Amino acid sequence: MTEFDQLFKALNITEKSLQEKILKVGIVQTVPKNSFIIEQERYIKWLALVITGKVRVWQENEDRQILLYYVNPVHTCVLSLSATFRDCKSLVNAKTEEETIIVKIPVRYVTEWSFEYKSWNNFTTNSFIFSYEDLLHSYKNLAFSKIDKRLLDYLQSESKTNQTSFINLSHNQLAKEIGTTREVISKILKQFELSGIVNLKFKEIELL
Amino acid sequence: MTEFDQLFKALNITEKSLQEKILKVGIVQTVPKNSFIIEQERYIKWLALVITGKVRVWQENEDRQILLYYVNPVHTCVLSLSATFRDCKSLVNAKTEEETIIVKIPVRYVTEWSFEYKSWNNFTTNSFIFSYEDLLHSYKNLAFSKIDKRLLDYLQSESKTNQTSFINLSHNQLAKEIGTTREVISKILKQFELSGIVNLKFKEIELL
DNA sequence: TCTTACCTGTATCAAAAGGTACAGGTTTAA
DNA sequence: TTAAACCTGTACCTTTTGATACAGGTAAGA
Repeated sequence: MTEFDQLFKALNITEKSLQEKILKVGIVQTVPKNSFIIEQERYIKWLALVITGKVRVWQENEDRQILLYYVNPVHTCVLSLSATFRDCKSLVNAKTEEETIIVKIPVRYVTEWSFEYKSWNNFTTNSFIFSYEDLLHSYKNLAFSKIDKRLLDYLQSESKTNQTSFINLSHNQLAKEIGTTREVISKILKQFELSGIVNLKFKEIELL
Repeated sequence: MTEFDQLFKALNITEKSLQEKILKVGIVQTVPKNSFIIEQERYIKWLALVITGKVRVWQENEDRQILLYYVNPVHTCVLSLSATFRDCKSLVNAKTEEETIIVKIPVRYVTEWSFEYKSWNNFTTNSFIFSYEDLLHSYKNLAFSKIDKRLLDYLQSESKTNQTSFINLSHNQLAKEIGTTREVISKILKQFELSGIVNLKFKEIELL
């Protein structure tokens, strides 16, 4: 199964003529680990769809970062999507966390197809909806939850998505997900350990 | 000019057949000040479009609130929009701040039309895009800015949208916009006054 | 007029989060 | 094997934010 077939299947693209167009203008690209897909303040020329791998999308300040979301197979970064509808600079950064295969579509087709093909329309609409709700959820968390709660939520959701109770991230990496500093994470993790919620090892956190 | 005409004009709806459909299924409703349009955890049956007036959309916890956005003429609440695409409970509250005239469209048509009519498609897509970017902006602010900065930003943007340097809100109301408590707002405003940034009167803040 | 509800200012204390500093562990690659 | 880069733990202090409490002002309606 080619990358395109995977794409068609995942997005439910059954229209033959759309498939042909995608085959014609889409570009399959293998992006090595830790490469930037988008950088804050730069223009977006392609819509990138992740076929395999994982892309981290975040925002940053001078000295802090905060995670927005991960793009997993087979999804797209909603912000490139949004950017494709109007020529503008990216508000975020996106970087591969593993070797990642993407399909790139030039932005001009994205809008066109969304009115022409039902499946493409569904894809774009759903991307917006789910991303919006996801961001809304993060916003609420940020507004109302203390850091310890947010950290625990993060660990639990990591554990769940990776099907393992071991989380292999440094305190520094966690700080950049949550939007705080390393020391704060270390302190809270230590409290968690004393409360019997986790086991701490070097670069490894076990959820109990 | 009827409410519908205003709607057609604002959303650039030129297709005659869509206009007819909207006239047929749309309902014009005058909602008094301080009425709920949507409540958290309740199902959404209509897409509401604000023709005149103002609707506040927020999230709340047990004891706190935080503003999401205002819906002004002629826009819609993106969250009702998102909800119309999939049957689900509302994640937010929406309440009129003034007497407000809305046009209600039953949810089932919203999706249908978005594929059938270019103008409607643009409307829904643009709503998603702008709302997403707006929320993203708020998220970044919340993550990286202290309360004083956020308060000042809020005051300045209020002043700008209302074309006046006087903001007639109580400290309590401000606290609910920013997501903090009244005392914190009072303290910061007092600092602002000492720094010569504002003048404080009863229920009135003048930006200098 | 009086009551009631809401508004503002402020002092004090407590908790949450961040900054600085340092000691020592682990990994990697030269 | 050694240096460099990164990791963890922790102590101490500061700033930010929140909670509690109280005094007194303002507005609106009975």
